[in-house]
Amino acid sequence: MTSEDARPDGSGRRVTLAEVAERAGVSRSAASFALNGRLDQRLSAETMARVRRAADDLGYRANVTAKTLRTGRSGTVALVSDFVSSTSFANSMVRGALERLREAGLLLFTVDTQGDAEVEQRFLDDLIARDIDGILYASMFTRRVEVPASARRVPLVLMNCEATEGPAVSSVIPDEEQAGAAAAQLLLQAGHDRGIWFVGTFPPGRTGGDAWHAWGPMALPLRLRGLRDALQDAGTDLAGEVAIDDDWDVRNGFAAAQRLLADGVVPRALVCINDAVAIGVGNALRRAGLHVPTDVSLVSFDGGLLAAASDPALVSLRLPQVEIGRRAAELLLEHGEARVERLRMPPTDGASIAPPRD
Amino acid sequence: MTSEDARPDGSGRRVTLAEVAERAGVSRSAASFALNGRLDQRLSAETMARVRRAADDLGYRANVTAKTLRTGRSGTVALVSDFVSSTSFANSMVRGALERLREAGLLLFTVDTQGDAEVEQRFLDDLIARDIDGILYASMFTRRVEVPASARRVPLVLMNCEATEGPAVSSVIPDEEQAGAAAAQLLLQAGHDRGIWFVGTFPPGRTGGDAWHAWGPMALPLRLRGLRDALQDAGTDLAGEVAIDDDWDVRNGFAAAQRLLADGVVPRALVCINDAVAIGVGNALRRAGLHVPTDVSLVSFDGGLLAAASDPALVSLRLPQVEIGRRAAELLLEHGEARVERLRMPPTDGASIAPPRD
DNA sequence: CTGAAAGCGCTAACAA
DNA sequence: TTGTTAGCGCTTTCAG
Repeated sequence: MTSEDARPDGSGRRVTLAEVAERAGVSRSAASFALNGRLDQRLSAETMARVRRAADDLGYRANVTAKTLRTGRSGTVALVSDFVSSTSFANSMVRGALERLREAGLLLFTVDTQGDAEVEQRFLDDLIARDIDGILYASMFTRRVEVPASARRVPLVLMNCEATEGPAVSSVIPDEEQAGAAAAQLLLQAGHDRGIWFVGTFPPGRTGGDAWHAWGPMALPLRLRGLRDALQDAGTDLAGEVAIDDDWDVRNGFAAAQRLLADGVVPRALVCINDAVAIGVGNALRRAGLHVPTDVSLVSFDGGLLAAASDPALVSLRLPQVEIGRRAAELLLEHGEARVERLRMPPTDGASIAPPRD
Repeated sequence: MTSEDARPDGSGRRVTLAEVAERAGVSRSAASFALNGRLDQRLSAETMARVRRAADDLGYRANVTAKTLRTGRSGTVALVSDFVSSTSFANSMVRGALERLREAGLLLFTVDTQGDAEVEQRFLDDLIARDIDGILYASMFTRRVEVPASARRVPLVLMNCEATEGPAVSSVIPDEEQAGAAAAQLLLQAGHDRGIWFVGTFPPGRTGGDAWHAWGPMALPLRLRGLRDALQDAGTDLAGEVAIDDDWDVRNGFAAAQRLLADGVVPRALVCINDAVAIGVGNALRRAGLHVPTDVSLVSFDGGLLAAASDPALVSLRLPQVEIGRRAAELLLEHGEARVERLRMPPTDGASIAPPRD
């Protein structure tokens, strides 16, 4: 038998349960029970073995479509997101989910909607029409989302976002506020108590508007709150904030740091909204003759590729994406009470923090 | 009608074609023809409209599982890879494929095998048992792969890899050799004709062995050949090669450059096997007091996030991942003759190349 | 132009 | 213990 053929006799057709039953000399139901290991049907061990052997001989594979039609369960789950599967940024969530689902023998559908509600609706309709057993609904940025009603028709867990209607729907998100506090702790422990700036707030008078600002990301306010609260608990506060008017990328981080330096500020530590901004900030510092970490300490958030590639490597509060994906899949499988879980953002081990100069 | 309900009457059950037919006062077959727009059946326009209206009124969604069982076509494709969907590196291929498949109304199953042949076999069996319409078989590194026979049972296109059995199976891969030549051209055009080193060959006497070396990546030999051929065409050659014994990452790039400099070599240009290595090399150069690009020019391959984050931004021959994904999906849909397509790797626009000093 | 009926491959209630 | 049978919801042939 070549494995390229559907069956040993070389014909293209796939082997059906009826053929297995016939070969084993039993009824189709007996064959079905035997192959599904249904002990409650009290088949004789001998019959079971005979059916199994027949199935092996014929290279039988159950037709999952037929099984799904009959049972209503497909053994599939869909990952519905804006950009998660198609961009590298939050992509590790897919890994976590994939791992856990595989352990449970489930297959994953992947769709990205590019943030288009109509596209999303069509995908959801199509997926539900395929009897998917559950939905993992993910967002690239941590934010509040309005979950389409049709997604509620099957078990649902949100990844990296929270439902506007609150904890009625399960979700797994990074603990942004804890991360903000952790950033503060790292600096405080190194001896920093002043000259600490934050890079990456919205420009004054602007809380949204175009592009992703309109999506209401939760990261900024929560990180900032955790950071300030922790600093204040230690009897200090931020020296100031530097706004970024657009994407949190390398170029804008660079520009923000240049503006700060041009104002004559000599920061001792900078907390950056993400790794890309921190890299840009680091580039600007270097060009200004300032050395990280001896002149200026740097902390950021994300803990991705860029943090590791930076010289020195960045201390960054890592988004626990794999863990989010895995845990969300877990909750989906558990089928328990709805709940919101916040996962710790641990620091990467970098070398961008040192005690202040003086 | 709340869209949360399966049907207007609020019951959980989904609306079936039979119910639509009944409401429209036609037979199930007529309803089927109308909803599938089968003009060949010459239904009266009036009937068609009536059926459509009934379907709308009831919120009818065809049960795709039943349709699949009947037709043998599921409207799904599977992306089977080692690590592509679960890591950020080659992930943009998913985007390209996803885009093209969506245009064709197909849904995508995503599975990653972590390079485990047994896991892969199980996934393939499961997918085929679900009547998938095709397979996109992808590899994270460009390499030759042994495609499991069972994958050949459905239309198949390889992404970023070539089948060991040659062009009998379609594949879309980056044109690595062209990229090597392009790297040479970029340097030659800037006036470089000597002191050009390559960073990232295998160590002497080692062509494989552990980890990914065993997977036989095609990138290195092809890039190197394109590079050397182009240099030789211009009457020059590499000044030498620097080996990297392990992953092509930032740390190893750093170490390689330090070794080179410790040997007293003063390179004028370095061609690095990928962006990460180039970043490491850049870090080492900077620490040695050498400035990119005025003292040393840098070119690399990949053209990813890191190339853009580098300061200065790297000139890098970009892996056309989105294009590979899109084109592979295209070939899968076309159903034409098997063929191997090589896609150009265009240079990113960076600032890491300048004319040599002297 | 429309309707009846077969059947895709499987599961599970029920009968023997 | 085993076998018969009725569907799951849809498409499609064929007869009207």
